[in-house]
Amino acid sequence: MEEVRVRIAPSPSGNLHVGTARTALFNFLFAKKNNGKFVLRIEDTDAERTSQEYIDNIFDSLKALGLNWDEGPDVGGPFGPYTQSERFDIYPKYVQQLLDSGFAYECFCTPEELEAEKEEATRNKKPYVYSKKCENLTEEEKAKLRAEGRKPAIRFNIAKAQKAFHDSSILKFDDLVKGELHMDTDLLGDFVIQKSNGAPTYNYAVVIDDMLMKISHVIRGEDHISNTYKQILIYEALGAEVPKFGHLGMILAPDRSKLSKRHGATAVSDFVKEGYLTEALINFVALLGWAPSDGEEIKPVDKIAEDFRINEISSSNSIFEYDKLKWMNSHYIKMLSMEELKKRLLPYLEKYNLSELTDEQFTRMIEVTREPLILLSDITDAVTYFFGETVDIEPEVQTEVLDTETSQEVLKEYLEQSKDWEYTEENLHEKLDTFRGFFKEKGIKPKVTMWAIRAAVTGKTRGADMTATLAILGKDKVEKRIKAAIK
RNA sequence: GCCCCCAUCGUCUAGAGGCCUAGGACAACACCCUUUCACGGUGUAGACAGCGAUUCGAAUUCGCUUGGGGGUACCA
Repeated sequence: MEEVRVRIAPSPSGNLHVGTARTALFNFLFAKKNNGKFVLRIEDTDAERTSQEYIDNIFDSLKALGLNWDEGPDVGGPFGPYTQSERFDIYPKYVQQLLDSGFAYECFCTPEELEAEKEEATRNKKPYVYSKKCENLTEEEKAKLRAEGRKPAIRFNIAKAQKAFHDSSILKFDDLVKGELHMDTDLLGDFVIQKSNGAPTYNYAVVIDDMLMKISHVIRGEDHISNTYKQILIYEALGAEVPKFGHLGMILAPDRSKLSKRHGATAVSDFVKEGYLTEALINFVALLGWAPSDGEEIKPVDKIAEDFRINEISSSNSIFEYDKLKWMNSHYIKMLSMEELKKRLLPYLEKYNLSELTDEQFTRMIEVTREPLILLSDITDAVTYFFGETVDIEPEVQTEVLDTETSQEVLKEYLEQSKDWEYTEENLHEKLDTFRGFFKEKGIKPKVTMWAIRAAVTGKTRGADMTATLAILGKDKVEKRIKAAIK
């Protein structure tokens, strides 16, 4: 069997989108599963929308997700260059071949003429298909047009190719994920393969690149289905081997529209900034359209690769639910080692003066606050009361907890009894236990007792384990805060 | 408008004619655990879009309808 070669070909007109990441993942998985090669190609034909920043973002995001490519702009490979803008000199050759074999022709129509054709079509409620009026221009006519200063675009002759290689106008192909797909090519219209300025168009350039890079399987979003027919015809006209195609359903926002910024993060780097783990993101995105055979949903990419079968991918669109991603993220955070977690949390702790804590205290603080983290960024709010001499008391905490008589009583008693307490967790655990017992006898629930202390010390009604919190803060800060809370 | 694709709980999905009174995960709700929140545990609720056809038998096959998505560029 021939070598499996797949590719991801993002166009750097924005940061790497999660949709592209998923397509990249499925390509990557397919390559892994079949011992093939995964190629990265940058499609920067549209120079105006391209920027180096986006290219870097694509590289970094793909790497962060663990989707390493075997061939690409940075690592090279036998079929380079892997950046489209550096390949411009190879496209005209095949245009010429197409021209010579009659599968393409020069088109001198102006944008205005084309516009008029389209208007005419819509006026008559007819589907627009290019009129082909330049198909049979004589050499004299062409020379005359050229003399007028017109520069021709090159169009691909759909009908000619279709007739040459197929029985009817219906073109069929067997899609790796959707099964047999078909289209009446009479409805396609002769499309431009080379613009009048000499630049190749997308549909043409992809074919040339994929052909030259020996891509065996093209796995991409279903928004490319209609392009596929055009591309197949180009391969055939060129006498090249047609690769296998597989089209994935799209990822939609919860409102079923296209996933866009207004729904939240869309670029991989946005998710990372918000505190998502790339491990969680890639795992989650794999589950959009694919299900593990053993039902184990939490699974690293290499394990997914073992289980992956392209024909088992769902052919329908799927909605990007942030809820499940969050659940998965919290799961991955729980699996992180302390060392790794601390490292990853650091960027979200920049606003604090970490020198207030010893290494030991810092570690303990993370240990007792990591449990409820859904996003890495949640740590910022979770540890706020560990820093500074005083704390901000939430208004509700003030009125509902601290202002009560019971709380005041508890706090005064705490100051009194805790005078000679040693602030180690072990000791505090014991002392607090008897302290709760002291109030329990007076008819005050342990819960209420603890709430008063928590409210005074942290300003909140919820938070990390109280014993640990007090120990980390130390006697000095605790007493200061309790005194401040007493009226 | 025309063409193409898709259709199982709110969401992601399992399901290839009898194993389906449709299974799992997230979310929701309830209870348990607990010095709080959370974690965890145990439960509850929740779907085959509709209509026809094929068949002894259909979520699974076929047709139509409806709904959703995509395409229709000298954008990629």
